Amino acid sequence: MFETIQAMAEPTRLEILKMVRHHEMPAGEIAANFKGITRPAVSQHLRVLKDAGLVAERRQGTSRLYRLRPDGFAPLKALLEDFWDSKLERLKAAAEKQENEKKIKQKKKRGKHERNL
Amino acid sequence: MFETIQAMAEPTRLEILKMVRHHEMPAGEIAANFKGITRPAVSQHLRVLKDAGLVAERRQGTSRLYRLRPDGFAPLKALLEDFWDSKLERLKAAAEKQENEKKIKQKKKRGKHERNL
DNA sequence: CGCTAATTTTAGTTGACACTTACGTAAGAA
DNA sequence: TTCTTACGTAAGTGTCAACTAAAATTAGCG
Repeated sequence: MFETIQAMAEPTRLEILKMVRHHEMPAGEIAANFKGITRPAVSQHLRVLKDAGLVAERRQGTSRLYRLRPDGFAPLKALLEDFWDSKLERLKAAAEKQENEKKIKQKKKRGKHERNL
Repeated sequence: MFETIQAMAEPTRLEILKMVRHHEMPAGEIAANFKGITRPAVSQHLRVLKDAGLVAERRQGTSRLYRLRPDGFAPLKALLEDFWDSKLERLKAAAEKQENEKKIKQKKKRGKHERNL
């Protein structure tokens, strides 16, 4: 899964991923969309993405078509959702804590007004 | 959002994120969990994570406590879900294509002339 | 105040990786 | 077959970021 993050952690490669998100594209056309970067460089990036399982390659004549492979993102997606859950955990814990404090306050000062922040 | 991916794209930093997922931890304790890596190195990693908005820092006496900041992952989470959607898109497109081919076959059997695309 | 503990910051070194140029390969047209 | 198109691969280079050691910061204690 580290390979996934590593592969995404490069501007050019992330751009490539966005390019092939909807339709498959020949390597040459992908490279043509970058200015100030050569075709071999793009080819090397494509290799990294392919090795990481984030894109699939299909040959057609002399050209190679690349497309996104969404399944490759599943492990990272799972990790992120795991991190995200800790937000809910904390919210829940905070709510319970407040609930307890409320009860304590009620016991301490019965009959008085109270407000929460 | 690059900053997010960049920050995660390092083994030590990802470990730190997992460590502070549930409870906040002082920098020293975090560093102690790594062997073969010095305290300053961990401190620098913490800075990267903090700058990326992935952890929060709280001072208590001479020590600093770090905790996960789940909100920092939201943009990356959104991007991944966007990529993930293209899987469903393709499944849907494939299903519709198959549906069309079915109909074409039926029409061919009955009459003739049919146009595609 | 000076002393200690916890941690960051600075300075400088080194290894990884993104890049380019040049070459190699595979498929189709002439 | 040779030529051309569309690529990938090899080798060499420069930059950047992760690391260590040493100095600076910040808070608490006597």
